[in-house]
Amino acid sequence: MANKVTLKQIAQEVGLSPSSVSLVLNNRPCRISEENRKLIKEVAARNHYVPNQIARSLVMRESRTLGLIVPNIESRFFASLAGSLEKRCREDGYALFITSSGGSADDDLELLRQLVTRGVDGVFLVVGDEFSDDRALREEVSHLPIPAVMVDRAIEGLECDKVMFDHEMGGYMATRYLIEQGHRRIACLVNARRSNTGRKRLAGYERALREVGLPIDARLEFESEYYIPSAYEASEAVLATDATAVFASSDNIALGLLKRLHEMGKSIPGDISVVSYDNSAADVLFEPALTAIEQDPGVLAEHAFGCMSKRLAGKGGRRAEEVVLEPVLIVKDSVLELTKHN
Amino acid sequence: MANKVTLKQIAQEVGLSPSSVSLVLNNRPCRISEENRKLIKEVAARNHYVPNQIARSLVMRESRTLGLIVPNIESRFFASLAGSLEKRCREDGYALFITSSGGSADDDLELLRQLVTRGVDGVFLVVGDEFSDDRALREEVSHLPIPAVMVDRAIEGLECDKVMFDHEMGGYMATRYLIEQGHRRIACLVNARRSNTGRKRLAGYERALREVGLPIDARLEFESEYYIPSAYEASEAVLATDATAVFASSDNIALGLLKRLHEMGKSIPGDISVVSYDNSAADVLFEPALTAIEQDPGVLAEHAFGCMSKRLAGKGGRRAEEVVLEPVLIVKDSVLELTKHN
DNA sequence: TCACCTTGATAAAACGTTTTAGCAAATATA
DNA sequence: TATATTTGCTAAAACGTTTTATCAAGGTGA
Repeated sequence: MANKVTLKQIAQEVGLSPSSVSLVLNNRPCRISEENRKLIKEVAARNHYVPNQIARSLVMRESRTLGLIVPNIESRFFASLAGSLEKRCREDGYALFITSSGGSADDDLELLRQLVTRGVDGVFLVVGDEFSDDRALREEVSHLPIPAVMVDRAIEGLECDKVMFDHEMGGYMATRYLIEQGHRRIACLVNARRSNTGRKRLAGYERALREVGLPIDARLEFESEYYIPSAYEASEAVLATDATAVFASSDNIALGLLKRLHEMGKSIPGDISVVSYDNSAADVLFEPALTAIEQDPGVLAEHAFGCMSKRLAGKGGRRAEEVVLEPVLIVKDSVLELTKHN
Repeated sequence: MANKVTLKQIAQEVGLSPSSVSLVLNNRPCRISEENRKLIKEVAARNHYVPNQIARSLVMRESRTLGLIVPNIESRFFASLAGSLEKRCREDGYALFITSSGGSADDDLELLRQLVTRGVDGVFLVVGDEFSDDRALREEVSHLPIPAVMVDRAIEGLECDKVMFDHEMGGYMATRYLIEQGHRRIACLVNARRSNTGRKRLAGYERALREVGLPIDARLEFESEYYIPSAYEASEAVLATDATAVFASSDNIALGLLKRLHEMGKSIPGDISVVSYDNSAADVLFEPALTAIEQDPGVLAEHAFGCMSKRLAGKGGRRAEEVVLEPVLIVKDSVLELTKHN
């Protein structure tokens, strides 16, 4: 392990002061002779000098580092979001600290503190979905010494930039599409108990039904966590209904459902139609390919970075910005068109 | 946005010196009266004082932060590795800087420099798989001022701690299993051109064939990148052979293959058997469930952290440690047992 | 009273940078 | 020649901590 070489050492070797070396290496406008400039650069290169960002951050009061907290990096959607966001950050010379919390507000808080204390210039937060006690987190976010952008979901009632897809609209679009295909008995399988996004998707589902005068039947609304096994468990009850279609509020939920369907020897869309959400597993082979509401994580990342960028530049008004993106319906093969029936 | 509160400010408010405050807040053995201790803690709490890690790192010369470079955080396997590793690091009070390079040696190098410069105490590297020009990277790694642990794969010939699964053994196990199930014409679809791991898996495949006296037939060895579309492209040629089974050297490759098979109306394992690799998509519904060589990312993470931990503690010998883990064959439904045939 | 300890606390240096004000020498201007 | 300007460079403060050596005051024992 080589030793780290410092400005001072370079200065020593060149026979000039640290100030001069710093000035030259940072291309600051200053009056150092051409020959000394060259010398400094050469010596720095020869010694593999790399400035110590820690020291630099301390004095510059910025680290050109941003932080991201996601509930679970192992989820495809968040991984993809993290990937896109990191790429985008790097384009602007920012490094991105990706962290994964496990989803509890306590962990979120802990991570947030870690990030702040490590001097990130701003944080992207994908938090506030689970209904754990988030008072401390809320408190912390509202007193943050750095800009924060909430992505994909939000802690309700917090004045903070937000970038997210319209989950209610997504639920509406999915259900509306099923209705248009002739379905009348439409079940849904959503994470409404523990997830704000799930609640909103459910609300969209109900709006679509109401809009065309279909009854909202509690017996058709089923609850599932965002994991495949949870949906798998919940699916049996779904299949016991007379529904001809199901709105599954996430890909994982759809996958759990599919698994169960498959085991029961039911076919999609022959026996039952399915609209899924996220479409983050789009390139994976599903049998059949899933019609789904798509939310492109890249778009989310782009807008989130945009907000952050403005804040960092000191632009961006006093009031929080709120970006709402429209999801897209991707039609594939999991929905059967019903010819007038029921 | 609240202002950051410093040690000095706390000291001011308490009416003591910064040294005293620091000493107390860090529970250093020192002689400060009980009442002042209490006072300091109270004031610090009231003001939400959080020590500035940047400043702290500068003087302590450690940041309790580690770095991770993966080729692609959007891949399930790496996401899972990153998740496990982060959890493990946090248990020991380390934060983990997760970065995703895109896979080129240049990007790896850039990220590595960023991490070092930002003062991480050590780095986990998942690099060296693609055959881009890695001389600069190699150079950098060998002169690193901090410990590095190469995970899952390695830059060949570099004296550095390594933790990885035995890829050759994996290839061998997969092929051996197919042979035991009665297959004789076994194709493989591997990323040997651009990936060391792919090469090793291929070597294992060949060893298994040799061992039982089966011919190594170049016409049965196919090349694919680690992406679904690449495998999808390559699959047509595979299916044009007389192979009764295919060893796919990653889940993504298997998925591309499946997609093609499906489109061609071929069934698995009826028409052709498949053994996949990673099993990282284990919980997803595949039709049928894939028999695969599994490498648990959690195990990888655990050992990698172990190595790092030793280095950080100054233990760990002069020589690099090399941990080789055995993958496991998970039998599911994608292989047909052939009764004496051919 | 003197010497010595103990207690409570602090001053100051250090970490590796950036940045600003200013100095000395060389050169230009009058 | 005297003055002003330019050129080349640096000293020193600052960032927010940690840590060590030291200090003053009060107490103890002889």
